[in-house]
Amino acid sequence: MENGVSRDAEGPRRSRGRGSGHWGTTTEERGSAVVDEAVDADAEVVAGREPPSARQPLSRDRIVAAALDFIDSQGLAGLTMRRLGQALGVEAMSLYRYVPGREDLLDAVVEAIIADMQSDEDVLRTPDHGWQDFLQRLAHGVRRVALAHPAAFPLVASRPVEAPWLRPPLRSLEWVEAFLAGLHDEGFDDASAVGAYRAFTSFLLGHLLLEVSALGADVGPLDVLEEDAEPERDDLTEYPLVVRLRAALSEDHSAVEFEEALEELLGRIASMRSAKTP
Amino acid sequence: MENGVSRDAEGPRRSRGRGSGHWGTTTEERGSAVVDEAVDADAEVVAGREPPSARQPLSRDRIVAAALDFIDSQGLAGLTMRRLGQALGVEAMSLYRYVPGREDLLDAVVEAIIADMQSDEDVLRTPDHGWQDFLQRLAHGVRRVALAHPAAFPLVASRPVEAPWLRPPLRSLEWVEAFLAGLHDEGFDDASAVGAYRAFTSFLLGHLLLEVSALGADVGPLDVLEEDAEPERDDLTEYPLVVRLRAALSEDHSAVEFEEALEELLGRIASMRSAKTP
DNA sequence: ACCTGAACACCGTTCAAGT
DNA sequence: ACCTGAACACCGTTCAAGT
Repeated sequence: MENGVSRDAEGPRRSRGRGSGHWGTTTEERGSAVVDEAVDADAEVVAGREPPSARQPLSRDRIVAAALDFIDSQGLAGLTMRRLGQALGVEAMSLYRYVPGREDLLDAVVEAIIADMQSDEDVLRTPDHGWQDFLQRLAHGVRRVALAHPAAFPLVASRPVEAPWLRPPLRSLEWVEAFLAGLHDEGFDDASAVGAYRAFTSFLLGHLLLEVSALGADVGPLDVLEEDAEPERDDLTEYPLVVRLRAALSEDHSAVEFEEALEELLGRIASMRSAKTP
Repeated sequence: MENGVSRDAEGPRRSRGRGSGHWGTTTEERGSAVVDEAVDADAEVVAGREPPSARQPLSRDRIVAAALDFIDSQGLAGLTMRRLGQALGVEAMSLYRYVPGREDLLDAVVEAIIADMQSDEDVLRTPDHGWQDFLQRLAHGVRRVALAHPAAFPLVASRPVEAPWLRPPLRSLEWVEAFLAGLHDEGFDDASAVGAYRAFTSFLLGHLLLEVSALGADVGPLDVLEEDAEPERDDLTEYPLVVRLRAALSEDHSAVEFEEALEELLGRIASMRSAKTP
C-alpha cells in the first residue's frame, strides 16, 4: 500500500443526506470486490442473486476484509450481519462460525486496519535514520491508513480500549513496543519515551479524526456556486465572523497543517529527550 | 456546573466485561434521576412499575436530558428508544412526538453537552484578561464537560459534522463565533485566528478523547494486586518494553499533560498571531 | 465440515385508535 | 392534546437440522 494519499488537494467531498454519507469508494489493496455489488441494493434484495457456483469458502479473514470494504463503501451504520452475509453470498448465520459476534467483528476490523500498517514500506519497525525520521514515517503511515478508511477510522478512535497502555490510534502491542523500543534505541529514557508516546498519540488522534470527519462534512453552498442557490441554509447573521471566514475555514490545508504540527511535536519531543546518547 | 473535575486523581476505573463498561455514575446538574431505577433492570421488565401519578408532561428537553443521563449511566450502546421511554415512564412511541428519531436525538444530546458550557462560569464569551486566559478557560471548560460525560463524549467527537467550519469538539456556531471574535479582538488577523481555531480544536479532540477513553480502559492486573492473580491475561513476553513501562504507561497524568500541552499550544498560537495590536 | 431455516428477543418507526 | 396498541420491517444470535 503506497498509493500516495499525500496529495492534499482532492477537494472536500459532498454528502447531502445526513447519516448516509458515502465517502469516495476506497477499494484498494484488500481483494474481494464482492462487496461492490451490494452498493445501492439497499431496498432491492433479489432472491437468488449470488451464483453459488465457485464460492471460495468462508474464513475469518475474508469476513473481516469484507466488513472493512463494506464500511468503506456503505458506512459503519450500514454494516449488518445479515447484509455482510449477503455481500459474501452467504446467510448471516454462517458468519458466527468464524466470528463470535458483531462487536468482536468490529474489533477485528480495527485490528485489520492497524495491521495494514505493517505492510507499509515507508514505516520502519526500528529507526535507521534517527528517531525524528522514525516518528515521521510512523505518523504518515497512520495518516495513510486513516485516509484510506475514513468511514472506519472513527472505530479506531472510539472503540473501548482494553488496556491503559494502548492509546488510539496506536492500539496494538506491536506498535507500542516498536515505538518505545525505537525511542529507547535512540537514547530516550523511560520517562521521556512514555511522554513522547502520549504526546504522539494524542497529536495523531486529534488531527486524523478531524481530517476524516471533514471528509464527511457537508461543504455548504458557496464554494461550488450552486445552481439553485438557496439563500442560506440556516440564518447565519448572528455569526458574522463565521460568515466572513467561511471560505478560509472550509479550505482544506490538512496536509500542511499535519506537517507543521508534526514538526512542532517533534520539537517538543526532542526537548523531553534525555541527552545521554547523542 | 462548577463541580471541580480538575482533580486529576480519582484513579483509573475498572470495568471487566468488554462493552458493558459502566463508568462512574455522573448524575449531577440535570435533574430527573428517573433513569437510575432502570439500572440493572436489563432483563427484568416489571409491568406497571412506574406510578403514573404525577408525571410531568414530556418535552423535548426532558427527553434529551434523560437520554444524556442514560448514556452517562448505561453507556451509549444501552440507549434505546424503548428503554429511554421506559426510563421516562412512557411508551417509546410517545418520544416521536418530540424528537424525529434516534439519530436526531443523539445530535440533540451532543448539542446539550456543548450547551452545558454556556453555563460554565469560568468560561468567558469574550476575553477580558488576554487571549491566553480566554483560551485557557475555554479549554478547561470543554475538558470539564468531557469528563462529566465520558460515555457521551465520543459522540461529540465522532458524530458527522454538518459543516466544515465546525470542528469537534467545538461543534456549535456559538463557540466558533466566540472563538474567532475573541481572537480577533485580541489582534489576530483572519488567517491566524483560523489557524489558531484549527490547532486548538485538534489539540482538544486528541487529548480529551484519549482521556475519556482511558477512563473506560481496563487497567489490568498489577496496580490493584489482585487476589487470584491470573499469571497474565495475554502473553506479553514479546513486548518487553511494554511490560517494563507498564506502570508508567498506566499512570494517569492527564491533568498535568493537558496543562503542559495546552501551554505549548498557546505558545504555538502566539507565534501565529499578527503583531499589530500589542 | 460447512451452511441454512426457523425461531427468539429485541430494535426503530408508523399510524390508527384511544382518553 | 397527548399517549398507546398493534403492526411492520429489520436486527443479532442460537440451535437443531440439512447436505
